[in-house]
Amino acid sequence: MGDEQNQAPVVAAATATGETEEYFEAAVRGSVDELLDAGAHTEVDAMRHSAAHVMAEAVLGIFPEAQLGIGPSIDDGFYYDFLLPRPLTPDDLAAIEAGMRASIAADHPFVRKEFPFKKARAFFEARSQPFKVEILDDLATRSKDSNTPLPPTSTYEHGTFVDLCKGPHVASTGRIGPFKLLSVAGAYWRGSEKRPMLQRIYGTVWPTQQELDAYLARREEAKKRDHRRLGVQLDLFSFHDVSPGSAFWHPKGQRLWRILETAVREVQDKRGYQEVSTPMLVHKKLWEQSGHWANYQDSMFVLESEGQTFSLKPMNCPESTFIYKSRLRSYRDLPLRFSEFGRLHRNERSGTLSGLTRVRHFVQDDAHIYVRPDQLQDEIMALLGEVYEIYGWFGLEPKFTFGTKPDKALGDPALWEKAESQIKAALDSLGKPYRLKPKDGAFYAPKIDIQIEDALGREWQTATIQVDLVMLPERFDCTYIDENGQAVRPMTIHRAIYGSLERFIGVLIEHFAGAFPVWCAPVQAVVIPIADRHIAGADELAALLSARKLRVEVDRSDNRMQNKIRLAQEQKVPYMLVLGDREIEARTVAIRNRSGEQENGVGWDAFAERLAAETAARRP
RNA sequence: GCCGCCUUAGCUCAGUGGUAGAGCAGCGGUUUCGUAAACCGCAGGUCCUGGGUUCGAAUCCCAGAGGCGGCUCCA
Repeated sequence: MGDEQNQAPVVAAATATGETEEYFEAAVRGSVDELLDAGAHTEVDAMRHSAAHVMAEAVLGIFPEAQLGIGPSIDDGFYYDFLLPRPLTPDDLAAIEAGMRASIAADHPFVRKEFPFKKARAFFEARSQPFKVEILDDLATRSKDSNTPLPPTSTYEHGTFVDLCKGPHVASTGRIGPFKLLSVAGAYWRGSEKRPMLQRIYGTVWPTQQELDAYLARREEAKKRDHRRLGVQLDLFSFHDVSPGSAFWHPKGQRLWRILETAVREVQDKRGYQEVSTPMLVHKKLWEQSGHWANYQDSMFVLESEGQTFSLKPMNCPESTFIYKSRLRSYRDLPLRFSEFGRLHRNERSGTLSGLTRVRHFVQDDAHIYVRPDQLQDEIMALLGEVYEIYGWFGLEPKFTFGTKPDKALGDPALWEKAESQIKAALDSLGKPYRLKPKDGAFYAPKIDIQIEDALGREWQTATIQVDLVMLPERFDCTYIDENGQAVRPMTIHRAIYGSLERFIGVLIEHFAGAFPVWCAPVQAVVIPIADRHIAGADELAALLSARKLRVEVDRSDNRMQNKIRLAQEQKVPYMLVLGDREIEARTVAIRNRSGEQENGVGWDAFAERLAAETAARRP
């Protein structure tokens, strides 16, 4: 991003000893480790952090009584949290921007100062900045607890503004590049629901105007790709207040859904899964046994009937054990792979709902695989292969994150160790780098989480592979009879490849900007008769394609051809098949694809053949 | 759930206390056209819901619902 001419030494202080904001950010995230490798600041980070200071200065100019929280740099920009006497309005943002411009024009130098702890504390107390005092007290407590001497406290000043800060900053406010304030949001102090809610102002800063413009353009592009917008435009689904957080699937959306479901079902059939289906309404005693009632009761939809308490299932796993245990299982039966497209309901808090990516009702392409311990590694490797096979259809490159045993884990540590080493061996055998997140496993299972990056570089959590040592095998007392006639515990693997179908479709919409690959596009081709007299021919061509299960529509409106093309383009239909006198005569078609490329005089059968081949190939 | 903002025709939006508007879509008519918008006309509204203030409310106030931007949460 940063261009070569901009390599002037804009960073005022590359190192600092006072632990303040970086420490505090890390503490907010609950990871003291992050403090130790806080990482090298880049120039643009310093610029963003400096912009946060300048913004705080401007806010104080308007609200002298404002109390300051923290103001770090973040990806693409910065924010600062404030406790203010009233909510901010868009006009306030404009005024704050104006204040910032004035400060930048004045080109105040950033000056670092160090103070003894007590003096710094007194300073911020005198300035009525209780949050800053709390940060300092927190540092003092921490230094006392760890028996390390309290380092001197550093501040950064520019003009009349002084902030508790570790730095680094740019040399002076004039070095701050083009910026824009973006939004105001609520944010709990220290990220805790029990603490006051502050007003957070987000902004973005870039070294050059071109980079700022490019960033803003990128945001606009992301908006255009927003699946909530495209879902309406492409007539895929809608949401209604009668069922918040649950999509209503329209015919085209449902068609896409079914294509994805059919494709993964085909893979499951090939790979030895057996599909099952379990009830949606389940007695609470099942959740008490699994442990979910204790932990997740608040996020379950609970119903009473005849004095009994039931819930809509928030997950499928426990129910698969009833099928497993419906008969004695032999070591020869394993692995047993039960797949299920389970409809789940989770009562997510209203404020967290968002389009298809955060819903209350969703379908998982779930499976529970019961294996002998000696089969675990092979099975994991097969699952990784499955992920590659399926994500390859969309040109998505899976990234793997290995989460290991958490502190509160249940079960035999030796078993954990064994399972983790087998997961590691399977991951290593891929020969691709993967991320390690120590202690990030579920309480019952080490896991591999799978993320994908979409066309805009955003990362999404989709698939998961969890090696369950405890919950299903032990809590539900699953066994099989081994070679010696002994009942022993299987291991279970929970896996989902799309994860939630809803979320996966949302990600696909944004990844492809609605222009789905030919194989899964809800409408693969629109036949466009140039005039009414060509409709009969269009119907004939469409029938020929439909007979091969290709998804085709005829535009029989009285629009002109240009408008029919425009509408098909807007619907991101892969092929527009234009039929006029010449084509009908020769039983050919003029093909226009959605990138605007044209090919004339293609025979009907030849096109059908081509489209059928493309569909079967499942290429991105 | 919490903070802020938003909700007007199917969609996108204008309308800041005095008789509800536009474009697109829809419907009717004319048009039958060669690669991203033919022309004319008609119809379409519980201005999110419920209270309140006012002679009068889409507009001001209160409560609720849904959505959006975040925070928190995410088996």
